[in-house]
Amino acid sequence: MWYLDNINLYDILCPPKIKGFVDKHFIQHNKNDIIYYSGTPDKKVYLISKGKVKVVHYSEEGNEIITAILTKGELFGEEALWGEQTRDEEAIAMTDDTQLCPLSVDKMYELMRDNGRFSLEISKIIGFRLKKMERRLERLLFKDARTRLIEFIRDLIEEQDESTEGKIEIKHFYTQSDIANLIGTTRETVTKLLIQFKQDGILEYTRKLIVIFKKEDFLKLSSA
Amino acid sequence: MWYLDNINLYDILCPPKIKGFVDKHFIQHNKNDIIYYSGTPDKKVYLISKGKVKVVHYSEEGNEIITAILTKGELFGEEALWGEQTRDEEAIAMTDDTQLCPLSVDKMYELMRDNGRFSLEISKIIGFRLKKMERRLERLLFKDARTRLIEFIRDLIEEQDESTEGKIEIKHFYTQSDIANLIGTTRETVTKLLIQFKQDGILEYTRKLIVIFKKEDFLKLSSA
DNA sequence: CCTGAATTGTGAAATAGCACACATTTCAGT
DNA sequence: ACTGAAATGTGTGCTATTTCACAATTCAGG
Repeated sequence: MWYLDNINLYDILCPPKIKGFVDKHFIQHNKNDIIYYSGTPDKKVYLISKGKVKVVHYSEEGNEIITAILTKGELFGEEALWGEQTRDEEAIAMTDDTQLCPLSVDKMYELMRDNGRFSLEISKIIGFRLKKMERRLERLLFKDARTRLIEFIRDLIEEQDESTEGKIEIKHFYTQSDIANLIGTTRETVTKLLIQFKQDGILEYTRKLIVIFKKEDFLKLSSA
Repeated sequence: MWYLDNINLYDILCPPKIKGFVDKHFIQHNKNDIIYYSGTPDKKVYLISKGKVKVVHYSEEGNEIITAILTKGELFGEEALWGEQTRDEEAIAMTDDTQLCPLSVDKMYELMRDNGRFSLEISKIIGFRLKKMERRLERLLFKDARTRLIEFIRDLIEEQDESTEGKIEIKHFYTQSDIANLIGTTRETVTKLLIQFKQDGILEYTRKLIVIFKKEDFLKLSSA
């Protein structure tokens, strides 16, 4: 069965036959580089091979909505595939040495036509983003800010933890404003909650680091 | 809306060559029929050819999250494509005479392998759902309940309005609880807001009907 | 090693919307 | 034409969160 395993896209893109499709192999970005601006034309899809990318949307009122934070193996700019001529969002590299593999829509079409497995992978990656979005929505609908913050930190743990027990140090790239934005509250509330957590002896933190004393305990924390 | 225009999955599914792939052509459901339950195995993807379908997810705490409301041309159950064995959500027909076209995952794979255009359509449909989700999230993050309700009604207008000016009658299938769930507030708040709107002479309503006196005015309403 | 910008910290006052607890209305099915 | 369930209406606290207005800290770049 050619479809089942959870292959990543690189296995598919790497065989010599297909390799020719990749533009310029890779492009590299540093932290805070803007990959594309809102309002500019760009008919490419980007596959992330290393680093982190933030996709941001601005509302009329000027609010910044962090649509997604994406990492290795994920894809963005897919709107170009269904005919969007100009971007209505901004993509920003969040880490130094972010490596992207840009694919023009035309090449994407060729790939999708010739390779059923590739097509499926693309659908799957988009479907995965949809699922993440649903989780975010669910939290926003039913949990209070404190719980949302806890679950956000839990996600961070999952992302980078090598199944350590006990003390964990989480390195991350988020400002408190970013966090507030992602979990749907104000920056001030995030600050206050973090300070509370610190006072309660649950965690310690500095700008780019969160230290959790006992992972087990933290995972057990719930609302109320 | 650019996205909806050229969704002609039927054009793709109809040619004789492919027609054979469709199981049993269509299945029909009546209002409130459950298409599949959470927790049951089902390796099919469903394409809606008529009617409305509600996809609902239940959280551990028993909260109901309306993940999506889908109509003609949209697709659900796509998780089966990436190997989910059992459903973790429930799909319910919202209208009488809801017609679905079920496609087993195996047939989907064949279709996707043989037909690049089909693959692209599938990605597009999922991408469209992602976009809808992003809009919903955006509103939840930055707008108050009143604004969210107004924008929800605006969506209803867009969905069914034949560009009439002045008075519009919106037929819909939502209970106030549904609306509350979709816009992220409580049923009581929806009730109170609707009554307010009525008192302010903005609209009139009964269970399944909302009447807006002046479309132009309604579209201009903003927060505050 | 300064300096200005970005980020984080803090407190008071105001409030939107929630939770709860019922009342009333509507409607579908027998 | 009844009847029970579902949907809608209404009032009263209450509290988590926002808003606003600054202060203090951190940090990157010249």
